[in-house]
Amino acid sequence: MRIGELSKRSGVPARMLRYYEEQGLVTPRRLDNGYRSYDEHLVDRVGKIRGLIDAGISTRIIGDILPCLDRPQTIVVTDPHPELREVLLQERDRMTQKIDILVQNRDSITRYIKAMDSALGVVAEKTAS
Amino acid sequence: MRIGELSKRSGVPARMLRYYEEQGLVTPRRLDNGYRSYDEHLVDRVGKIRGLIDAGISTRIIGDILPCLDRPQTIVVTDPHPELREVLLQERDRMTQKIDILVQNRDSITRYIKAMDSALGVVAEKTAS
DNA sequence: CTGAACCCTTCCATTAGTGTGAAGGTCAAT
DNA sequence: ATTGACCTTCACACTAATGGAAGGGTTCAG
Repeated sequence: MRIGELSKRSGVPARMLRYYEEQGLVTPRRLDNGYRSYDEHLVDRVGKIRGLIDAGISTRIIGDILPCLDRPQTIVVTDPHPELREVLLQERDRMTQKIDILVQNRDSITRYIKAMDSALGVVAEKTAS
Repeated sequence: MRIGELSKRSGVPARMLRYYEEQGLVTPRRLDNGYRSYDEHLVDRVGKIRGLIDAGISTRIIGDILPCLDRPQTIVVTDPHPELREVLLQERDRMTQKIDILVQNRDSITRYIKAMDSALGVVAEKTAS
């Protein structure tokens, strides 16, 4: 498919798709006229990229971990240099840390909302009486 | 305490502490000489801010949710306008979404690492034989 | 008193991720 | 053959987060 369709289907502006290409995250083939041609599985890929960027992962990091994200992963394991493993462990830990912080703060927000609600509940009871 | 000590204790550059102030996330008192004076509980606060920024939450959003994050929250609930509740719900959902994406991708990384390890394990067995 | 180590404010620079627009090529349909 | 929708590259600009320097006070220790 061409860039417009991918843009529509993934919800990502064409501008950004070109940017991701520039950053080495997607490398579409080119048609004879120079148009980019994406194949099907890149829809998912782009979705993943967007999610990760929204979650505060930089394109550089995403580039590092992308090989792990394409199913099935069992094919790509033929890379026995130990650098990669370290990078992945480190990035996994960073993600875990972000997750913990987000969970913790989200729960604080949830508690706060509940507190608001019960406070308003009291008010409602009083005004109803 | 003054900015240098807070910087050391929180691990956040003084430059950034001034920036957070500019964004309305912390408002230290001022000494007679104009120096910023932070009190104890801001150490935690700054830590939280850093965590959230690292997790991809913008200072604008952080400003919105900060009131929920200071323990104990029960004091601050005296704000019965319904706008805030919507904002909080929305932000909580965004955080949940980020969490889901991070968890999912972290698990992919973990699986990939395991696959690498078992592949290398096979190699090790072969070379050992 | 002087120097070191703080602190202040005010700029300017950089990077990443975006938005937007110009100037032009391709292509299908009228 | 022209129109309109799509594509190309290039470029300029914006925001958020951050780094850093310049120029100038304050405090304290020697």
